[in-house]
Amino acid sequence: MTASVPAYQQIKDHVLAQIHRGVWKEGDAIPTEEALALEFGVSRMTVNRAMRELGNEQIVERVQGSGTFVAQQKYQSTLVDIRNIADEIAARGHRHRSELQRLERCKATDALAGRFRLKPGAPLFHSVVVHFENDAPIQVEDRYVNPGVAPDYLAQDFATQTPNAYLMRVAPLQGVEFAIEAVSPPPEVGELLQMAAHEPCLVLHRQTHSMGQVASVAALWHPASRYRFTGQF
Amino acid sequence: MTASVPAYQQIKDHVLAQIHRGVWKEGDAIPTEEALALEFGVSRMTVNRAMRELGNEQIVERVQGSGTFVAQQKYQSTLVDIRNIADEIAARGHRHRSELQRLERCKATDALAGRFRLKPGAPLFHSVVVHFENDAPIQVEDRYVNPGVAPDYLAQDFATQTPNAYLMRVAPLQGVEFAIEAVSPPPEVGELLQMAAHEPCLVLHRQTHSMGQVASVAALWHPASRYRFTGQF
DNA sequence: TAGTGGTCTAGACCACAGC
DNA sequence: CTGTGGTCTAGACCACTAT
Repeated sequence: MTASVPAYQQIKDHVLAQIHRGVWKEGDAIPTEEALALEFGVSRMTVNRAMRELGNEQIVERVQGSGTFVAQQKYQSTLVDIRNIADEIAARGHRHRSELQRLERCKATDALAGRFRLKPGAPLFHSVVVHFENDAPIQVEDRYVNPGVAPDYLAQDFATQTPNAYLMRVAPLQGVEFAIEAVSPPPEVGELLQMAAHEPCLVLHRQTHSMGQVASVAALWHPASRYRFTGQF
Repeated sequence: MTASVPAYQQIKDHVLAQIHRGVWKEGDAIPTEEALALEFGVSRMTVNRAMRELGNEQIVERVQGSGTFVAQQKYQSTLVDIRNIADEIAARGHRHRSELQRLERCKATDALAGRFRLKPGAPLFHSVVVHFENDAPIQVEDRYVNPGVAPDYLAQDFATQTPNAYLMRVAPLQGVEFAIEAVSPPPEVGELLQMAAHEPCLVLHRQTHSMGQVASVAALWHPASRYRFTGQF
């Protein structure tokens, strides 16, 4: 008895594992429903449910009369829930790594003070982290944090935990405002993202509120050729 | 013609129609699988698939041992607000005007057929509208519509009503999927938007669902220098 | 205990792809 | 033509809820 995990879920897990492990690659044909039914000792209907759900989840592509194939992996993100980019990359079965570029104390410029509703010159924390997906830079996270909301921000180890994950943990999220635009990156961002000349960035500006204050103001820079935002309602 | 529409889909449509019509309201119990199987003259497994999918789509909530209930309606006042550009421009105190570039019947390409879950070559409606904010072009709306959902689409006057406003009126919205990316526009789009050479476009791809079908597939092109998406939660 | 959904079977027929 | 997925049946047993 494999206990309490439905057979169709075990089959889904098995297929996902094979894909993530690289045994089955994009475009590869997956064993037929008949074959999987034999292998797992279940009926074809059970395999059908597993594969149909994987098809709906865009993990595989099914073609009647032909077969089932591993779908194209997409670079995409969700705006709806403020997902951690590490989780997002992990969900695609890829490897996430981040590099801390800067972590420092600074003083609010006039523009930043306005965003945080603090006085110009008020102390802020500032971090710059580059996130990699399979060793390709996919996001530059330029973030300012309100010390009143996260006083221990500078003491965190952002190699093992993303700034976002830390903030979500210590500051209950009450509201988010965002703006998305396409612009040319400043030279230093273009370098960090290893972008071609003239390639635009897809930028998400995000401001989070917690405990009645502005908790953080972030700019998330992505190379337009390798990233897009997605979501659903 | 009941042929060619799967039984489970007919059952989903029936349930969606009852909810949209207000016969079954939020929190109401829906007939049991057994009852629906009898009513539609199908096996319980077929009803089970229909209701399970509606559960996954958050249309209904299923409780083992208890029953199936109409789910709470979702708040969707976020990125869906991007939907009506006329309202958006009016809210900024500016003047909105639109020009109809194309309005025609066409056949689904393989790619479009996949998005609509129709067969290649199936008839579709196609419209291209340019939206102006104070006489500056701000959006090219390239839209394909499922004739099964909006059969009178070609007869509308899109000078007085945006395609989106019409669709929201005739087809109850059940779901939206979107993706935002930054790309170079095709030459004809760049011209319509009077864009400078090499300027990227901010593109919103949006797919709306209604009555269990894909109602429309749209690409909304905006000049990156004059547009951005904003929202809040 | 009776009723509900959750899962599963061992067949079946069909539509479609590719040879 | 064969092999594939798409759908469907008429049962079955189980887990859970409500009474």
